[in-house]
Amino acid sequence: MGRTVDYQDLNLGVDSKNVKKTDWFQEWPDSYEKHIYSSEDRNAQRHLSSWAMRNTNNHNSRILKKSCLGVVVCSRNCSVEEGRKIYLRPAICDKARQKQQRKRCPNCEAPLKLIPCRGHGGFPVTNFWRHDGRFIFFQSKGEHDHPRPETKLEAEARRAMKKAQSASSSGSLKLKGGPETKSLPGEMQTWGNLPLTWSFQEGVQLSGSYSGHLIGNMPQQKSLNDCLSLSKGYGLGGAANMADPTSTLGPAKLYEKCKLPSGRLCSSGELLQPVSGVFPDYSDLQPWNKNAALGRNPLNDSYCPNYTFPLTNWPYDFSPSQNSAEPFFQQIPVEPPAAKPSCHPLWPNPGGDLYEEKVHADFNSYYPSTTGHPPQEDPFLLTYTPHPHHQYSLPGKSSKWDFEEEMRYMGLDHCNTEMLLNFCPLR
DNA sequence: CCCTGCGGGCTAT
DNA sequence: ATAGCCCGCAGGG
Repeated sequence: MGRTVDYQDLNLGVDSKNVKKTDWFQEWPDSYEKHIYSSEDRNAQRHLSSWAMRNTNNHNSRILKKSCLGVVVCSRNCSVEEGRKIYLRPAICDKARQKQQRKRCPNCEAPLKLIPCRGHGGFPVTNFWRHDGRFIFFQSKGEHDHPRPETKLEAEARRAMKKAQSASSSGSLKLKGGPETKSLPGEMQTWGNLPLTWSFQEGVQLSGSYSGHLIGNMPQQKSLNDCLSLSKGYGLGGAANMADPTSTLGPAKLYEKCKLPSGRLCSSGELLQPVSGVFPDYSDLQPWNKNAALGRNPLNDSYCPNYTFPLTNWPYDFSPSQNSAEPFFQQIPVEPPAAKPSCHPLWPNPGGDLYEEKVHADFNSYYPSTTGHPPQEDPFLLTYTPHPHHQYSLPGKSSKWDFEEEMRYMGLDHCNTEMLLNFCPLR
């Protein structure tokens, strides 16, 4: 072990023995966030992120470091319907990425362009992962200065769709779009056919996972689906064609048969959305500018307006028997997660469960999106106002999280348990 | 084919 | 010492 990387920092100043609460998995960590996840959190185990993060050698086997690859955009900055832009996920593998960059924009056939991430002092945003007993410590450094790419699932689904399309390319249904905008009859829809102006409710009904991304792929708007899984077998959107059939996890199985109101299974393809809200090229605009525009300080602000729970002021109190979330949680059918050993050879998985950790482990992978409220003053949000009637003020680090408000909002508007159960019937 | 993690090695500050 | 990056390798899906 030669070099060390911010080990103290990654310790988060918290003795793992003193960790009382764990955080919900954050799919789009941004800014300078620190989180503690349960070691049973599958997403955390896999060090997932919806940002395209590649492994970076930090010469410290105890700390996994990843750096952001940015986002692939159309060099012509073309727009699809309603002004939405193409934001592809950079391939993680170097070779694959080079290959990817030789491809053409799926919308206009123009060359693709990789916008590198320079959100950390001109360098890519870095994420650090460290396993310690029953917890997984996470820290991100820097603030992404580029749009969000597709999620991993979306990118995988798009590849699958493309592959399937090429396999049946003799089939006729062709679009005027490029090679990646083909349609499969039945399950798959083309990007162009996708709903471009989903309301949040629509998103939730169709997919708890992707709805957040669809409307959340905007600058400064934290993901709506931060609590949702990125891994196979978890995400509703990917469940239909990418679920791990061997998974023994209850929640995953629960979602495998999630159906759309139409009765057919959700497919990733129809939930795919390469682009979303208007996102003008602001590559010139640095994070600090953005934050200035938002009245935020990137160095000390770790606001998470759409998080279900406060994430940065841990350990925080969350008494399941007292807060308003309980009915919601209790109504969700839960199977205990299979006790799986750590997937990381170096970081053993401990035993034991705290109640809140169980809740976490059970729900964080398919928990419906809560809220994602772009601050109205966000100069980049030109078209999207999901809930103009419900605006959050940005909770600063010292501001108190309005948990009740959050849960009320969830209950009334989005995370209606009944709805969830309707769409995800128990077997 | 691609993702992911590991680790050697190089370079810069 | 810290940090960024390149490369190849291996395991896995």
